[in-house]
Amino acid sequence: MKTPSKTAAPPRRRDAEATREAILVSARKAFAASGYDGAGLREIAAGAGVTAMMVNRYFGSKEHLFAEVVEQTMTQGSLIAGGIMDHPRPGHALAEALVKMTRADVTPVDGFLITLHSASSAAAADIGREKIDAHHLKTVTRALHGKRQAERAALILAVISGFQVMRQMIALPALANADEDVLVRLLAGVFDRLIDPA
Amino acid sequence: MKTPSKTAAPPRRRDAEATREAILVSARKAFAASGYDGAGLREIAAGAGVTAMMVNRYFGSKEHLFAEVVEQTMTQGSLIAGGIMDHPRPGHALAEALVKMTRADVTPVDGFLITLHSASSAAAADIGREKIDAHHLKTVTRALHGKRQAERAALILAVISGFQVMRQMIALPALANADEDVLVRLLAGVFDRLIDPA
DNA sequence: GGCTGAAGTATACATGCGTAGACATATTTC
DNA sequence: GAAATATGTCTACGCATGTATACTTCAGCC
Repeated sequence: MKTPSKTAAPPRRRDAEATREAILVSARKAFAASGYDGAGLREIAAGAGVTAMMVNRYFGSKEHLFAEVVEQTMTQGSLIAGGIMDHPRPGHALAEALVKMTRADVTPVDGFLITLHSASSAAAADIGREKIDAHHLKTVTRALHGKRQAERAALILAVISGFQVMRQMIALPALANADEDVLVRLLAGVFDRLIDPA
Repeated sequence: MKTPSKTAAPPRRRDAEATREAILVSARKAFAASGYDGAGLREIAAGAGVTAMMVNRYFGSKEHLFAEVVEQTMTQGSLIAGGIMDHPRPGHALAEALVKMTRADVTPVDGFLITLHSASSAAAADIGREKIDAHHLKTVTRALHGKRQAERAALILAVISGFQVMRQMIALPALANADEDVLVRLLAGVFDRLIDPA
């Protein structure tokens, strides 16, 4: 018999698609936790149970991998991606979802936050800007009425990002430990003001 | 005669205080531009006209240098540091100053943005949280009246940081190229809502 | 049932980082 | 003027990074 013990970690049969997916998952976690520069290829590869070279074999380069991770996390599983702007009270719904997703014990894997966490790198900032512009900004703008839609949508995204940064990245106690209902109420007021500037 | 030409760059007489200040200035620029991890000690030192070792000689380590830079930029020359919250229309004043200081051609040296740009590093995030908590949050909270002052102050900081991130770091076109008056009006509305939640 | 191409590994290289210790030079003080 | 000290430089170490080349091993097909 080969490798009699240690059956706890079956090395996974060779499967290109599964490996590719495993790398993407590991990369998403690593980028969210450490940012573009902070996450190393070896660390990402280890999380997927492969060697660092596999990452470049599948994705060409770290930069391409990052672009694909951001693309994927912005089109699925993101705060904005769902039809949250179609809610009857979009401001309140947005505030509630935002507060929930930024809890301290929640692993932050939002595409938005990954971009913010990586924005110190010029290459990562470029990718993030492009993806935000292509996905989130369009989604939010479409749900607005009246004048200055582009600016209002961008400000909504700015408020979301600022809240995420302060509550999760910086972990400012006043936000991280605050009563969630209070935060939802205050945030909803801000969002309402930008959604319906009456 | 020694080094007859090349008098263009006088090596500056040995002066501990001036050198220390030059390092701080260079470090502030470098951290603002590249974040904590992205800025190298050799780059910072070169900007101050000295060797990398001088940095550690004066500040002990990169981490200590960063802490001192953040401390300095938060207590002087920052958006919040001035008495802007004592303005008769603090929301509008805040919005106007924020929009002006985040212009594309302005070198971002705000203490806030330095922290945001460096927040992917755990050590830098710790330092930033402590400084924000000690300086900015207190300043803003003191200017508020009514209930939930801590949460409202934190949200004001969150909006400021989100705007800075989106307009300067990510350089989202919808914000970077927007008409400034429009931005000021919209932002002032948001700030007013948090300053005076009537 | 052996072979062929895909899937994965091993090793290495060039570079940059923060930091350390030994050394050189200018400034100040007696 | 000379000794003492503060100021600054040089060289180097250990480590980590992203990536390239050469090699090995498994999976599926005839």
